[in-house]
Amino acid sequence: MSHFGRSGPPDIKDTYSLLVLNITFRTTADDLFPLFDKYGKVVDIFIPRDRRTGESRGFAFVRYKYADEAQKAVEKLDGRNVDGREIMVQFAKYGPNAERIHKGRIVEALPKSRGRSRSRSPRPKYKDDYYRDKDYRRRSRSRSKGRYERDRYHERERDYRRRSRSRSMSPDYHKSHGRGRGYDDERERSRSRSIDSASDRRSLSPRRSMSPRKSSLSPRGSPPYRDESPNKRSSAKRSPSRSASPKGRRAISRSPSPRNSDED
DNA sequence: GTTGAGCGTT
Repeated sequence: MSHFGRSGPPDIKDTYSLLVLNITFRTTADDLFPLFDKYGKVVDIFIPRDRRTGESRGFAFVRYKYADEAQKAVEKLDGRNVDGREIMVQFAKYGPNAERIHKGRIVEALPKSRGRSRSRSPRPKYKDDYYRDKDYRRRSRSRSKGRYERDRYHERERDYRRRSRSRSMSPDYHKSHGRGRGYDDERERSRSRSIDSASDRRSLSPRRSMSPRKSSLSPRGSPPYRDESPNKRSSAKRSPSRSASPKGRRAISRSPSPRNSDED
């Protein structure tokens, strides 16, 4: 009775699938069954889980025998608090037996315009693509917010750096060294190339530029912004790079070769 | 022991 989906889909020819989202990662089909069964005849409940860890993915599929009951459950259970989490119940859009849903209402024809607009991308044709997409999405799933924050942080840091430099740096110094422009260009390129590594490293030690020892060695007469952080990084990065690849290699590296990326 | 905004399997 509670072995939903253990033996595969029983009969999906006359069932209506509901997608239950926002459920806790610990919620099981047995927990959802009584809830959904109260509003109609539940034929089957299936909770997709990760193949590697076997953990729930956070959503479930509830198959109703009748559409009216399913619709009722959507209206009744949508927004219901389950296990301390507000679940979202809606008609399944994709799947083996995707019903014709239109704005939560079952219609006879295919929906011309997606009311919920929850769709992300057209479903692939092959299962391989399915898993590939799923895997990719799952991997970045837990970093959706982190990525944004990181991006924002990166931007802010760049602005800060630039502003600080502009303020502290005087044209005289810029001219004196003469390589400010070239250095800047190189730095820009280097950062662009290894943005991930840079950001990660910076994340770990954002105040690396501030070194007490350096401060001691550099009195107020010397520019305080003179950190060898990028210099060192660049040197360290170039050292092995040059070692592994001669000068001529660099020219080849510039060639647009995606598969020949240095990351690989 | 954890996350999250998302569409499915024998």
